[in-house]
Amino acid sequence: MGHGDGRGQITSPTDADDTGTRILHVDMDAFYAAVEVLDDPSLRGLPLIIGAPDGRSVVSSASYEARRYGVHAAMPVSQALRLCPTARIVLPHFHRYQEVSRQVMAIFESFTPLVEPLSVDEAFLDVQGVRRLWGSPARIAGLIRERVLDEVGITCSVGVAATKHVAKMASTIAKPDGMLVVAAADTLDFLAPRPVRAMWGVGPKAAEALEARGIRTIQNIRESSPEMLERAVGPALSTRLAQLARGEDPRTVETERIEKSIGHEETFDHDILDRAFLRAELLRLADRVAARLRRAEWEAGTVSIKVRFDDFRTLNRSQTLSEPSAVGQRIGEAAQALYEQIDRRDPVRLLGVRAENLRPAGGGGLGLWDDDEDWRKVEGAVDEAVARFGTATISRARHIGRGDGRGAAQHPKAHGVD
DNA sequence: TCTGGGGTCCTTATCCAC
DNA sequence: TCTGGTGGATAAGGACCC
Repeated sequence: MGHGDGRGQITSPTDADDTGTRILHVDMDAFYAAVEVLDDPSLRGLPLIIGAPDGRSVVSSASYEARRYGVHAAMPVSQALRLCPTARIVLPHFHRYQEVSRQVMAIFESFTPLVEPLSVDEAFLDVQGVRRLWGSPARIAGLIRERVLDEVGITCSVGVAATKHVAKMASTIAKPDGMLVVAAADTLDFLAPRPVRAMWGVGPKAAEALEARGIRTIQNIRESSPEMLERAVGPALSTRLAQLARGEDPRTVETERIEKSIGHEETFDHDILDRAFLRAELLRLADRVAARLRRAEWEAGTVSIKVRFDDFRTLNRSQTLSEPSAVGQRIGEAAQALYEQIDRRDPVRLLGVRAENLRPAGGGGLGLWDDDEDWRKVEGAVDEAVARFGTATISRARHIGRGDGRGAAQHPKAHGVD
């Protein structure tokens, strides 16, 4: 509907003109709230806020009933409650959302193998190659909406278009429980009157910079000189926006995505000055990051920390490791060393640790530690000991016994574990 | 009125090698 | 030996997305 409150509804007929389209963007409606209603039908029809009731949390999702009061995602819960005092606060159940997400994605994949999940609740589908099997893109969109409702019990909205960008914009307009088909020939007319803020990639800052120059609609972007656009939003974004405004979007549906970083961060209930506590927190966050790295069989080439102070000033510091690592202690030490470099006089509101520059585990370029089960067991024991006692000691000498004559070596990951 | 947590990508600055 | 340009790597900050 485009109003965000669920009152309007757009549903193109499944025999709408979909000439030249191939991309579907499917987006679950108020997904977290919908899953909560699914699991507790007594919540249906109530204004729901998915989030924690404590002082500093924000709304993860809100039911359409709550959105009518102006509540939206990312709004502080305290503010949401002022807008809608009768709202029910429901703690999020992320594992459950993942589970339902898998169900929904499986339905998508039963139509086409070309599915690109964007997040837990939305995906792009390329249906070009399966039209003979299922019919036109608009018909497939209708079938998907039916099956998601029948088999999962929640509603979704679908945009059907020639490109990702237009499909995404169309699904947003169709929300909730709608679908909008934009035939290829209608693309420019569809885009022209829409505000720049509706474009994917234009947030508050870029919108402000464009509007300050009188560029308010996508049509205005099309009419602007490249120089003017570049002055407003920089070379990369201006090039992209000019292209999208012309209806051009060469991005294809990508089924594989490689993680570029893994991180954890935490906002404290109250601001913290205690350095010993903060150092311990860094270690704890590093352990969680390291555990996820190992599970994914990655190693971090770079460790970065994020520190947000009580006044919301935020610093990032990063450091490339001498050897890539997925050991909590090593990442934790790097994080602590970075923390030591910054001015620590102000109270800290948030602390984060992130692993970047990821590479496959197993000794990087050396290739010495591939599928080394024994070493993984050692690492596991070390991590467990660190978790339990705060430290661990292990013997470092070991033999690389792969019959390649490279002899004994120390595992670089062992360094610093004591 | 007070701003989460998980990410990606872009811009700018700096250093270093050639 | 000095100087300048260029390009890659690294680091920091910020906008944006869900």
